[in-house]
Amino acid sequence: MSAPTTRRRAVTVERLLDAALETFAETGFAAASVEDICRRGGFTRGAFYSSFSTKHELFAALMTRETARELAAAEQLVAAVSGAADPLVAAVDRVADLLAAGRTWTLVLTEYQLLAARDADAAALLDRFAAGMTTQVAEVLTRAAETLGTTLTAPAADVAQAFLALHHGLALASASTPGTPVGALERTAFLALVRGVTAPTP
Amino acid sequence: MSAPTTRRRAVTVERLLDAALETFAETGFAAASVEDICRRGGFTRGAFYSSFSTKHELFAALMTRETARELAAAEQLVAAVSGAADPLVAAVDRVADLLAAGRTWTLVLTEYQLLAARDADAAALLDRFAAGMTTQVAEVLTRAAETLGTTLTAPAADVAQAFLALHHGLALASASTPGTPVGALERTAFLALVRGVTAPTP
DNA sequence: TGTACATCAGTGAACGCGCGTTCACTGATGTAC
DNA sequence: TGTACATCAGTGAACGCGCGTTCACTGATGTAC
Repeated sequence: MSAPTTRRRAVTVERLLDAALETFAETGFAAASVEDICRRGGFTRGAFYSSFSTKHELFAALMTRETARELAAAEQLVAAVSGAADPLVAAVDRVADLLAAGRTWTLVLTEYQLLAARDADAAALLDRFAAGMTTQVAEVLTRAAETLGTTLTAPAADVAQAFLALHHGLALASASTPGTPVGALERTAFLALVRGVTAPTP
Repeated sequence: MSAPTTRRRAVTVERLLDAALETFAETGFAAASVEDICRRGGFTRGAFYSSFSTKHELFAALMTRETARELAAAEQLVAAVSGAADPLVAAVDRVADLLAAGRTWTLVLTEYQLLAARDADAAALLDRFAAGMTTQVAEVLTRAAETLGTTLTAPAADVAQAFLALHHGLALASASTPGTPVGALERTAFLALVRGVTAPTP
């Protein structure tokens, strides 16, 4: 892709990425056709190939944009919360909010994880994203523990990883089976996990 | 598919399912070609179409077989453990063993979850599988709690669902990014979750 | 046990569609004067 | 502000490959006597 030169081109790229996000969520990466994406974005296939050189490159560009957005949102949320007198429940809510991306994002992220199992570049991108999210969640947890006068009995990064995995597992289950609202379950599990991993500071 | 008539045919179907499992894990469902699967199984495409009528039907048959196997293994494990004097750590180990399927299974199951997000039949199959696994895990947890003289502070089924989600989240992360052995992390998180969800029986 | 026949599993060539990708072109955008 | 020109974004037709699926056939398996 490389940085688009013109403003017009930049707008086109954004529209194509928006269309790709929806299309990949609906159809899956491999099954989605370039034609589908372009039609949804209001373009012909030629437009696509004047901004991207392959379908894979589009997916990479999409994930670069989306993971950056997720991370930025996470950082903003953590910063906003910084220093507030946060009891345990509120911290859990914070983490839940942080991860409360929708079904679309869950499906596309999962699709990319599967791709990453076979593609080193995709794996590297995801790794950076996971590391960033882990850092943010660990930050929330550490702050909350300090404020509450408790101590984490496991490394904050490990606990953060567990939170992220738990969230993604629940999100995926809920996205793939109908009528599975897991919001309450997620909160319960998060609270249990925090409770299981904190102890009064000696 | 329907029940294969001949013994020979049954063997062929098994070989094709074995080949499909590996191929789907390596390449993904949509990107895997029928030719790839047949070649790996040592057949031509004609053989495939004399046992299955579409690629989708093959995937359904594969998941029917594999989920039944997983469930059977889970039930056997739970039965074997039944009545043993099990401390908390051993119970967690039990659940970990129960879920310790490999990378191949994680990838194929995830692929099917994505398919289930768009296909009601797939969703129904997965739902039954999830319900079965939840029951088994809940069984282990309930038994362990009794033996230890503790009480679960949340419904056993909910806790079981959380375990399953946590496991799948970690398994998927580890399958999709290189050099991520999460065994120790999984055990730690499981223990924390159990600790957070049990209390001494009053 | 051996031969004749019927059934059925698996072969491999053929078909045709849809897709990713290319390319010569048109019309829009922007710059120079 | 208006005209002439250059650049570049997006069009749409064309290509060719690979894939899912079909089908007429062959050779293996099994049954009857």
